Amino acid sequence: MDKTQRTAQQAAPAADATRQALVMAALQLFGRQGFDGTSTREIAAAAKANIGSIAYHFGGKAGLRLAAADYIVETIQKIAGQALVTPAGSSPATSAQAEAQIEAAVERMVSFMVARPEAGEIVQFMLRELSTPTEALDRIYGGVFEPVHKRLCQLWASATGGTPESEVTRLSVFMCIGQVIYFRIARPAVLRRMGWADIGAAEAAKIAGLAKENVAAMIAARKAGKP
Amino acid sequence: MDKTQRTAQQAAPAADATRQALVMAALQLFGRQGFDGTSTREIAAAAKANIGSIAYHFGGKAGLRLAAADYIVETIQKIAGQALVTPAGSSPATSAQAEAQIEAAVERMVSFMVARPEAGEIVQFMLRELSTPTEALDRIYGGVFEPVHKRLCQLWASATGGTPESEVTRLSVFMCIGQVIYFRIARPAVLRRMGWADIGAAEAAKIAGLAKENVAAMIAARKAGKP
DNA sequence: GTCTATAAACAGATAGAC
DNA sequence: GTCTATCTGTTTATAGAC
Repeated sequence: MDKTQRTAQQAAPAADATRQALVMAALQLFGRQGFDGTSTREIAAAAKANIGSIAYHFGGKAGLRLAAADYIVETIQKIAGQALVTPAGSSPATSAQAEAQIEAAVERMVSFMVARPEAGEIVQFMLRELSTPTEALDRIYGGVFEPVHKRLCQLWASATGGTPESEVTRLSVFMCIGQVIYFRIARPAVLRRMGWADIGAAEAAKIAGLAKENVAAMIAARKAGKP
Repeated sequence: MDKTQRTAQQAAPAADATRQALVMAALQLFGRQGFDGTSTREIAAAAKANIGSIAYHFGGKAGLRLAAADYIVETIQKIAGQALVTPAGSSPATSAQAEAQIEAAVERMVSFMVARPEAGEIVQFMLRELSTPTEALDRIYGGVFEPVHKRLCQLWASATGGTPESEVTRLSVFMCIGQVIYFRIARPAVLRRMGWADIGAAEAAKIAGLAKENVAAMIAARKAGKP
């Protein structure tokens, strides 16, 4: 209780904490209610900060959206991390290894969408940017979409014997992702139709198992088509 | 130019036209910008009506959203029409026929998402309801999601020899839909990654072709798994 | 039924005290 | 850096003329 007393010329240590709290609150609320559906007052209240601090730290509401996008990119890159970088010089030795890596990625994708508590808001935020693109989408595309997709294309090509950047490969990877992400996007419809109360670990396992079987079938079909 | 002179006790013939124009404008604007991102003034201007007419016809902005949802249900049921009703008494004779019907449905799904000019707004509207469910989602779920999914489950069961309402069947159909719908959801990301300026007839054909191959592969895998 | 004027609440941005 | 008070514009809903 002596917040005003601190070393001069030095930024308050609480500044970064406030900044961070605002970004987290914005990410959650923008994800849940959308950008237009969320007021700056709401964000400030959730972050236990005052309204003025948004203008001070981010210049305005739009700046907060950009900061949230940057946070998403950092978070995903931290999680996906080494899975995204191409092992220099060497592709996976066998097509079976590549296929196993794709299936592992599918598994991770499903559990990220479900297990991680903050994943829901992140995915929702990204979906909203896709339906109403702003500058924030540019950052998310460059930092998340493109690297993930490119890496999967490399693996897909190794698994099927195709070319990494061919049209068929790129489209196939989109379909591979789509069949999984749809469970997050259409979550309310899935819950009703399946009679589930939630998508927890048990449900995620069922989804992942089936998705991996599908991926295996898709790869086998592609391999057969172009031997 | 004598709008006030008409048979007494009778509603103006233009009333339904105004109503209809408001619903169409709302559907487009809610789809493009979201519910919160759209003002009633904007809707009224697009429909060439006045702001007051929204309260008069629909009770308020929320009522307009419900009316838009009802319009979507009617439209889809008109298009999907006979494809949705189960042929009384008889399932498709062979599994090959069932598979062909599923592939035809995939084909229709892709071209609906792309060719139809109004489809974009309809899909966008539904996606927004999924991410922020309101009473409008209840109507869309009951009128569109559930009947379409149930019908596909029947076909899927016929094609694979499985049970229509089994968990695996229901999940498989969701994945089947997801791999296609993702091209609408992640449209901006797809366009950038593919280097496409638009998803027109040519691009849709490529997507549909690949999606149908995937469906065939998925069905084959399921058949092999449970002979 | 249509349209205008207005009310009451709320938005984001900002200036200035501390 | 934090926080409050306030400015300016916009929102939905409504009352009432035509």
